[in-house]
Amino acid sequence: MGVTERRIREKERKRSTMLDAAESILIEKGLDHLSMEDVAEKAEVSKGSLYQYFQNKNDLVLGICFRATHLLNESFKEVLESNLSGLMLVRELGERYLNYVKDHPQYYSSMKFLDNLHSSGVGGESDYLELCTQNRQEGFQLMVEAIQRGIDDGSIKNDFPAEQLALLFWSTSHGVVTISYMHQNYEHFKLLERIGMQENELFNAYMHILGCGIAANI
Amino acid sequence: MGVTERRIREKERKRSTMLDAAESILIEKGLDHLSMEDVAEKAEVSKGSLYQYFQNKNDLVLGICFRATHLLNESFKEVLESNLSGLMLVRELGERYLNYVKDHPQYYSSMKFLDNLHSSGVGGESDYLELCTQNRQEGFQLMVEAIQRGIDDGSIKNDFPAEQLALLFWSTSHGVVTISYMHQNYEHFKLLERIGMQENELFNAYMHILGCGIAANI
DNA sequence: GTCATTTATTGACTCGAGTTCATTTATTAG
DNA sequence: CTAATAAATGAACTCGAGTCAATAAATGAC
Repeated sequence: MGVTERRIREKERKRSTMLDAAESILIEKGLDHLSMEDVAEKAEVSKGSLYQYFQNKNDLVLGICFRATHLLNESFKEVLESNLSGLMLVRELGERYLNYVKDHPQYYSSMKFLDNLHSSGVGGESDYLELCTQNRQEGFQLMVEAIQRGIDDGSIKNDFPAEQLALLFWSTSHGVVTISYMHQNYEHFKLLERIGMQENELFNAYMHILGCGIAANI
Repeated sequence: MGVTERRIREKERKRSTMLDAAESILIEKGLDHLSMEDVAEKAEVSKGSLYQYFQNKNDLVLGICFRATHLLNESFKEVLESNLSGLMLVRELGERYLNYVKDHPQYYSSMKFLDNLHSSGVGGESDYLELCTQNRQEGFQLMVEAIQRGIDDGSIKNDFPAEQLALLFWSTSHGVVTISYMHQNYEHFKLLERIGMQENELFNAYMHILGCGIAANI
């Protein structure tokens, strides 16, 4: 009876342990220096065992990415539970995104990894890929919802459909967040310093410009 | 006498040949499948010879990236030669950026590679890194100039310094361009289709929003 | 409890690709 | 023509991803 169920649970637990190990290596050494060997050692299993739980290294990294996207979505969901105006929700989402990158740079690096994955099929099978994509889409939907609320409550202009505004918000905030990430994690990225701008200034300016563009004129 | 000069020229010519080979492999197979072996074969030299001209693979890729950033800057410079208003210059720069990604996706991938380079020092020495960074900065300065002209000619608001607006324009357009790149090059990226948006619609919406944010109110 | 069968684990091995280096070849200078 | 310097070569090394035959553990039937 419950034997196969227990097997599955057991397997899931082990997979989770391995992901924990992978995460700690990721935090310790960064994505470029994450090796299957190190993960196996950290998880106290053999390298071969890893491959019973993850189809390949991509799959393992996407396993982390799944957690990463999930965590970000959780943060977004919290925002949507508030009673702020739609416009303020959007601002809050942006702020969450920015804080997320600051607090979990390695998670964010796993999301960049997902972004850079070319071939879903060619040699790179991964069950987690689909799950990550779903999470992504869910996150996007949360943005759509925030904007839709803004359109409904009159705080956001309705000259574009909510989905399109969401895509715009998604992509532009992605760009801003990327710059912020580079500023924080690459020593050689000196652009902000060079023009004498603080990170929060960048964010505020972004929100100001975006606000001018999407806020309903009173 | 001119013997060392000729040597240097000769060396530069060979380096260029190798970069040509690398580029053609890049276009053929993409960045992830670019191997030193293939490049060596294409350039009709031995693998070891490559390493006399490039410090490592990173260096080679950044050599391509140097060309890539240079080409983009050339396109930007053309824009700045026109007599359009500053605001229109900005729009034109954005359009150039977008077209660039469409026309030279592999060049763009080398720029993404640059963006993802963590450690300038650790094990990743490259003379081209500095050159690429310079090109980047030059490109940024061109944006600053366009915006400054807009502030001067009254087409762009002056509530932020030109450098800050340029950074904002840089980062947000970076985000939009990234989405556009993914849409064009990753079969599994279906976001645009899903919300029924064309690429040019995305761009126009972006410019509209940005315009609302930075254009001087008449 | 024992044994057969299925499942999980292991680590030695393969394989590909980046990098190095001793050797060979070509070029220059005297 | 010869010594010295520079360039080119490809075999050898390294490192890490992925494989697999052998081993161990767990399960279920009797």
